[in-house]
Amino acid sequence: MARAGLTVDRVVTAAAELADEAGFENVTLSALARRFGVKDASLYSHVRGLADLRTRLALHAGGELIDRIAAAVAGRAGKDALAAFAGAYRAYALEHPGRYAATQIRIDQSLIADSPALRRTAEITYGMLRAYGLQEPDLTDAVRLLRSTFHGYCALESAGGFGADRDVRASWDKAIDALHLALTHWPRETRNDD
Amino acid sequence: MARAGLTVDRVVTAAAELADEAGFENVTLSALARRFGVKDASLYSHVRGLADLRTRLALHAGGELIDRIAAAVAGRAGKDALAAFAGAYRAYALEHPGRYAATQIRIDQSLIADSPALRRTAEITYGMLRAYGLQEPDLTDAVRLLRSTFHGYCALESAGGFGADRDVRASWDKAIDALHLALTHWPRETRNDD
DNA sequence: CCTGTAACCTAGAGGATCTAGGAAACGTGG
DNA sequence: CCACGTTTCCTAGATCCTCTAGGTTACAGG
Repeated sequence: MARAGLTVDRVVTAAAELADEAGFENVTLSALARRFGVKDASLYSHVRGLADLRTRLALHAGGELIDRIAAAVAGRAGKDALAAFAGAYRAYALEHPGRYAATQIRIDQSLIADSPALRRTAEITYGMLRAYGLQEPDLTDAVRLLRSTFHGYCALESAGGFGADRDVRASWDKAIDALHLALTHWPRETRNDD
Repeated sequence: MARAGLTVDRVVTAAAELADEAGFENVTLSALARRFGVKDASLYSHVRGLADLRTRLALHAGGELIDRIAAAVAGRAGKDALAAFAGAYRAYALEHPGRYAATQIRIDQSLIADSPALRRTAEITYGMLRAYGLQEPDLTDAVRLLRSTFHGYCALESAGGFGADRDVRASWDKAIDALHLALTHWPRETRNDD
């Protein structure tokens, strides 16, 4: 009986394709095994189980995402870099909805620590913001605001959460303008002075 | 044999409790039936199936959420209203992680149209923003920015996505300051003039 | 060519969704 | 108060999924 030639990498790659085609929640070991023409029990030689597969997929997708972002941001600064970051982020989320959904799952804190992709994400984000002249803790606050907005927007958009007629891309550009404005005039004190 | 006295409402309410206790992805018909001391097939008299239960739960949670927000925002305006809105939103997400997760699922567009809760959410959000003097399409853009940021922040926070030491609540307050600033000085033209 | 290590298999337990059809509790009208 | 129809809940079973235990067989290195 000829072997299928499975590897952890091939399994995760196939899972990524399956996620985009069928949705992240439909990434199952059975479906994956079917795709390889193999019994589902065979996959347990390469992957510890469904949970393991999903976190591997999440880290895989996270790595792809940050690679795209890094390429887009390279050589840019200020608003230019912000727009490039945001553009790459949203493009990935729309192109690869299943993989993007994978990046949203909760991952064991111990795995996060030694994931190069996630550390790289932090570096690039902080690096981009350095042009705005923020100091800690404002820097961290700003990173959180950016991540939240990008993630929230893409999650809502890909979930069909934006019903109004207004062009979704135009709103996205406006959101980036607004974030840029907020970053350049970052509120220094948190007084309630409206 | 004494009946358990199930109703659609009781089933959905129990599902909400189960979601908060065990996580949204563990809201299953079997677990729910176990909780009522009933066979899982019995639930099909009240609910069409798992998908139906989940969307009912989503609408239920969405209604609760907007009720909280409406109560918090009532009688306030400007930054005060924004902070109240944001506070109620985040409090609900943290208090009821399972229910909040339910509000994030994709819902059939036809159901969205005739859901009072979702319509009310739009009304209240647009109403709150009217104080900033925005006109369409900026109004819709701003609504999308707010929703995205609130949702993204709460999703990341409850997923343990914020690793840095910085206080999560303090970052949230800063994010609201930043959004208020962005709303008061909303970028009128989308020129790339940095 | 032989031998050890993976890769892949069969078999089966356990738990989930969902359907079909039956029995018993309950409300209502005569 | 009782018969009837409706609703609630049941049993039985098909189908799909995860995961374990243990057995074969293909393949690579000596």
